[in-house]
Amino acid sequence: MKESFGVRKGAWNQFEDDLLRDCVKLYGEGKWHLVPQRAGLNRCRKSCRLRWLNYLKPNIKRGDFSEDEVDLMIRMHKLLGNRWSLIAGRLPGRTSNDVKNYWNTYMRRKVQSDKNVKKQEVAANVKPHQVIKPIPRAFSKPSTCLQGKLLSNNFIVDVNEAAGANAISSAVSENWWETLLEDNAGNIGTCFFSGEDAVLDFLP
DNA sequence: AAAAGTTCCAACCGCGGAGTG
DNA sequence: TCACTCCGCGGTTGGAACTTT
Repeated sequence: MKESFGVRKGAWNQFEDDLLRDCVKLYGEGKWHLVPQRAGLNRCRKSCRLRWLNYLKPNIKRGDFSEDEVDLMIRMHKLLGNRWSLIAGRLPGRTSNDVKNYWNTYMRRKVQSDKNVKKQEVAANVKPHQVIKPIPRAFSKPSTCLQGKLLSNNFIVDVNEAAGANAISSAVSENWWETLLEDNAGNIGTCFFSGEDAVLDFLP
């Protein structure tokens, strides 16, 4: 166990866990800078927050990822890249740390094993991996959308302007990005690993 | 049985964004 | 506008647990 400037580091013990749990129960989440003092813990705020989010928080799911979870993780990773917190947000009970660790271990290994099998296919058939990320937009004019009014329920998004890809239609909703997982017919695709750079493809 | 190597997860670190005065 | 603080995120590391030799 290490200490720097009197702040404890390293693994947490049961007593510290209890103090932190009681503190959050009493005051709620947030105000992490106050937590060490309130809980009587000799830990930095970051350490407290991390311990709570990754271990102590109720409803955290332990154990292996199910097939469904892995499948969803793969899809989300294709869409978002290494946005672990966003991916974890779609996996109830899983933390960003869990997702990240899982990806860095199981998936890396899977990619390695698939590498030899798919190498030639990829070279011949698969386009370079593209990660679609939300792109901040600047509005040249004041938009009614931004004033709390929707222009329409439908709008057109060109997801790949540079490559000249087909534009897709999408519906405006609170979780608009969920529809990015679907193909044009609204079906969720099947994806698989195929080689060199962990290229993922969707098969309708 | 024990040493060496590997895996896996909890925890730490540094950075960037948001909020505030 | 700037400086500062706090929060949250992703990358990385340390070390316990497990496996292999």
